[in-house]
Amino acid sequence: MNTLAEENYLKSIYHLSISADNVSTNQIAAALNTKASSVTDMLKKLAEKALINYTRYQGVNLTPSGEKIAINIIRKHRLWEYFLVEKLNFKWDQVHDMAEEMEHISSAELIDRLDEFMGHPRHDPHGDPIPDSEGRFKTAELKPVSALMVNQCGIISGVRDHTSPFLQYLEKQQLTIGKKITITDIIEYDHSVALKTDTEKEVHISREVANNLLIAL
Amino acid sequence: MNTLAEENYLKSIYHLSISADNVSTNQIAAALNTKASSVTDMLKKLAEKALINYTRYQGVNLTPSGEKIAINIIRKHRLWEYFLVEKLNFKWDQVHDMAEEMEHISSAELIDRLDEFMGHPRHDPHGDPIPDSEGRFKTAELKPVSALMVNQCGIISGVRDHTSPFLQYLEKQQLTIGKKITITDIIEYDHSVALKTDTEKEVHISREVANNLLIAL
DNA sequence: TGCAAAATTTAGATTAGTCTAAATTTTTTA
DNA sequence: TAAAAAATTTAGACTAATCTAAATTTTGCA
Ligand SMILES: [Mn+2]
Ligand SMILES: [Mn+2]
Ligand SMILES: [Mn+2]
Ligand SMILES: [Mn+2]
Repeated sequence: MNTLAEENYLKSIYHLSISADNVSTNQIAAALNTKASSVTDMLKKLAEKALINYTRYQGVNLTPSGEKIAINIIRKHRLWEYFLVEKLNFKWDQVHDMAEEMEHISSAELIDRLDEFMGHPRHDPHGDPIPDSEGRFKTAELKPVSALMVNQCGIISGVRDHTSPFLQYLEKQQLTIGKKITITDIIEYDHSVALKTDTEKEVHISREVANNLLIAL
Repeated sequence: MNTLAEENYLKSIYHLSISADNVSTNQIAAALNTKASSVTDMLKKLAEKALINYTRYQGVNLTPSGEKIAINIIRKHRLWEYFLVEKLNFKWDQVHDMAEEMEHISSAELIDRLDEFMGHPRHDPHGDPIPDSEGRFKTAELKPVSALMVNQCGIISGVRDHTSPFLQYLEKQQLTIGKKITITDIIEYDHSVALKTDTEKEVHISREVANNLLIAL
């Protein structure tokens, strides 16, 4: 099949493709913590295998078969994250690196049985959708808290920043996936936001946090 | 830490050390399906890292730190096999290759929680002991069925051959781990063995099968 | 629109792991 | 106990994935 490195590149290209239809060499290098020259080498290899469309100096995008592989890796990543949190009681900020390794376990049968064992979860611990075995999934329309008005409410359904410090901060504030919140105030001066959870807890978050916390209305 | 290849070599050396205290280059090559020259290269590398004792032309054995790593890989392998059979309902003949990949997942915390999740199983689906997180385990004294006399009985507790065809055959004959059997006859001519299970089922097995099926008395 | 800066690719190395073929050492055996 | 055979190591190559430094192409802005 594909090597671990190839799989990581395809996944990165997939994620970067969300916000632009052509992905640049430097973007990939930054995402994977490698050098642009290494990326160029790999792009040639992936293009050779018809997993990406690549024109020198013009960036890349995934072919249908490349996208299929990428989505499968993401499915495995998110199912393992769910397993680690729901079955092994890890916190949502602890599971990313482990899933980064586990997503490369190759057996399709294994992942389908894992999916079934857990009752076909629809979302991973960070609120991201888990593709089904055919690669199908739908992305909910989420807005950052910073886009809400005073008195609007919604359900915390995702995060834009997946780093540990951010996730730990949210957990401490009890701002976790599934919680209902209502905006109580927006401070003009620094765009910080005051809100309350359904347990009437009052929380005040910075503009940056509000930008990275996603809501379904 | 160690690369996947290094881990596989250490594990192989460990297994081969059971029946001889020095393991030869060719034995390792056969076990890992590589060439002797590749093995020599790796032995130099492992000796350099002080994981094995290696003298040119004289074979190798594990140092204490090499053994510790090997046992940890085996612990992970067997725990994942147990998981696959007990939680994901795989058959005992289907899990080896998957565990071969999963044993390289690095997190110690993960494997300890997996162990706990499953209730600290003592044996894998093939009857092999699962080392605890300190690497401790005890090997039961097992005998092949071929070493029993007529009318002796015992509990099926392990297999010497881990290949699918053998495991499938045993399963079909209902000769699985935990079953109690009694020898009813031993045929002089071909050393085949007749036995009955606790459900009174009569089974006749060849000398070869009797040699590879292990019993605790 | 034309140059400087930024982005990207190429050239040339390096490391890990593997291989084949040849050389060397050990073991067997006549 | 000296060949012959078997086992092992060395020599030299190859692939995958990286890197640094230099060359090339694109882009942006004066
Ligand atoms: Mn990964
Ligand atoms: Mn996630
Ligand atoms: Mn393995
Ligand atoms: Mn086993």
